[in-house]
Amino acid sequence: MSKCESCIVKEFNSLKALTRDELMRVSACKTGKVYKKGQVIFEEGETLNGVYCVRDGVCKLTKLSENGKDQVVKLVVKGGLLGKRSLVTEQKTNLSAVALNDMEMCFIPKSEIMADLQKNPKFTMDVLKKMANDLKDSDISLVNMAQKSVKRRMAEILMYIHDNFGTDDEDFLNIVISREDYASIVGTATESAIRILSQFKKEGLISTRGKQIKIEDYGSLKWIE
Amino acid sequence: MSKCESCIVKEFNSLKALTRDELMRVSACKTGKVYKKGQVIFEEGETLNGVYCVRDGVCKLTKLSENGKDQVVKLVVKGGLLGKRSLVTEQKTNLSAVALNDMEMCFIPKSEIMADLQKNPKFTMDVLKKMANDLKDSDISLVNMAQKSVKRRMAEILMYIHDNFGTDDEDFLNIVISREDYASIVGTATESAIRILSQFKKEGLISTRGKQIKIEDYGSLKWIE
DNA sequence: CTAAAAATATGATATTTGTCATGTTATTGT
DNA sequence: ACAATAACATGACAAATATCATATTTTTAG
Repeated sequence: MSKCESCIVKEFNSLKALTRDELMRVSACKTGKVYKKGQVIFEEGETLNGVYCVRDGVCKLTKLSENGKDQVVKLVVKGGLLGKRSLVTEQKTNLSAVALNDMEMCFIPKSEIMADLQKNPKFTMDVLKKMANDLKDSDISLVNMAQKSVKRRMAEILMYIHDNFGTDDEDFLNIVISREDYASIVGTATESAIRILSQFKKEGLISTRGKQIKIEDYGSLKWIE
Repeated sequence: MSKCESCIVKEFNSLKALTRDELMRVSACKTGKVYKKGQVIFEEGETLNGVYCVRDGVCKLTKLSENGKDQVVKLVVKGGLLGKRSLVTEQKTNLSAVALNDMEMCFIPKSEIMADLQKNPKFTMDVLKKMANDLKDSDISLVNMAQKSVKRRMAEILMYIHDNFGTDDEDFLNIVISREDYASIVGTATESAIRILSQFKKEGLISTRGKQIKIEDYGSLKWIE
């Protein structure tokens, strides 16, 4: 298994703030895990005793609403760190994580990282910064959800996926998810999500091939109300 | 002006994790500020160079949406700390703060607290814990906004205010805010907020006297769909 | 490869929510 | 105290979104 010291993935998360020695210790105790598409990584209410570092693949973080529907709170890709909250509190996790395609992850036990969180201020500050940023993103999502139309939110998630997770050589979005997932991200009924994507297709804003989506007219998507 | 060491308010926030010496230093450099109802404490986009500790009164944290409407993200009362993010990042604040009634606050310059954040792990961990908790609350709000009806959200905010900010000797909610603010918390049009509160009143779930609201049937509010 | 299952698509309709108009009540400044 | 202003209230209607029903297409398991 690859060593943390030389792992490129960590450049995207707080682990890069660890010293070489700390990283070697972390590397020695981490375990590699593989998840298949659709597999549950952890579930709301579980006690996490460590963090997951995403080496490859994408997963969704969801929360169950009282009406029984899952709401996607965040998408996490290579470099993302799952379970940061577990480092800080003793509470059970408030989100579930499910693989959207085949994934490779490293699991680092809490016990091994806690000492660093106490002793390495650079690491601590970086975790703080990441959390502060998550909080800011969260505020933005809240306002979007409260004030924008479903159609607008759908346009924005398409652009978000395009900008943050990129496209393949044929310009299809790298992240391929079901309409149901789109509905759950946008916070609407599956049929509504399907309808809106169909409409976008008719209007030439996007095109599709199976579940794959290609943005054809980014400029117009921006102006969807 | 009261001294931080002996201030009861700090028990509710991360400042309680500071040592007596640190608190005395903080106390020496803090400034007291008074805001009148409706006054802006700071505005989205400003650079905050410190944190505000709420000694008395209530304020709302809002974010401007692209459609020009303000969305209330959070209500903050006695003991709350505003501007935590400014301690951690150099970024401008992403929220505005406006007093909902007359307020008393202490302002603590960032320069004075930063050293503690680096050197006192107990303080740092407490800030981390508070942020992790804010993040959890944020997820909950997001799901509520995405999956619940306006009526349900209105019922929940009434119960939230009741449970967290209490009632006066006549059982009226301690926090008195306009229907426009209710609309902005719930994420709906002002007329819709008014209509729903009127309906609640007709159904005997609440009663009102001017802008004051009294919950008459908490049990039924719980079951509003 | 093929049958079964799951996902996508779309129409018809009901419900929720927003918008505009207009009147009434409460608050505020002088 | 009273005019001016802001907040509240409500009707009528429009727009957005959800729900239910039912095809059609795509994916998956064996």
